Amino acid sequence: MACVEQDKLGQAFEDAFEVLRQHSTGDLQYPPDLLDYKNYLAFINHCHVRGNSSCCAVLPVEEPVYNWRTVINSAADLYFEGNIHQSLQNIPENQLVQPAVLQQKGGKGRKKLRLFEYLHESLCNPEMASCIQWVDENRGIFQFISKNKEKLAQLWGKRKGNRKTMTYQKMARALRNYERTGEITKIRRKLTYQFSEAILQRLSPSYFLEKEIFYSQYVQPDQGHLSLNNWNANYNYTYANYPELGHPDC
DNA sequence: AGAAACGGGAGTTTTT
DNA sequence: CAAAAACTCCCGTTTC
Repeated sequence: MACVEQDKLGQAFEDAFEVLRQHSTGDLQYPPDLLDYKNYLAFINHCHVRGNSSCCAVLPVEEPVYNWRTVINSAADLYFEGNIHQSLQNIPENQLVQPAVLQQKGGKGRKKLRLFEYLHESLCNPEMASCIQWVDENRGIFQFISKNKEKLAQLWGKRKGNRKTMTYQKMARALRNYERTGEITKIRRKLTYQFSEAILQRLSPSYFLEKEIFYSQYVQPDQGHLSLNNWNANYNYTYANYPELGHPDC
């Protein structure tokens, strides 16, 4: 079992690294900055265990957009989604809520980043405060900063790997399309929009914990895929593969 | 006047 | 492989 868990996390990490490598402009060495990795893993662990919904405020050191925090985050996503998938196989069809993120065909990589996900990520990144800020975080209301909205748009376009430069105009067009689905709505105020309740919930840091509680009632006790022990397993896996981190057991 | 907002519509890429 | 989804790009028009 432990090997399977390790394989999955390892695969998730590989996939996340690939994404980073594709978008990184500078030299990217593998393995990553181990200190960063260690810090962030501890952070995720902390967040997960506590269900801390204000983790945006306690992010560690600030870094560029394409960094190891992103990789670890993605890896954690992939790993967790994989587990949920597996667990769901034993659940009757009609009791399922389709997971928001699914494996791609071939089982590699993840579903492409959506605009609202990117926006939310930026809102959680203190470095982006010059481009986008919360107006009312609890209600999911945010606004772009006029002076730097183009910069945010450019970063979005880059992240997506678009050929031409993304502009606020074009990004706002996509935002207006969200009106139809209700994922994001426009607020009267200048450059101000609001995430829907559903999206907000889906993007919250405690989402995975909530999902775990929700799904764990369907999981047999001896399966334990979603138990908090997995996060300890993650942690152990890290040290097993990066012994230089100095895990006490290695 | 100028910035921001709007929405039609064709084109592209990714997912189903 | 076809269809749908989720943008992307362009543009004329309207509102603030």
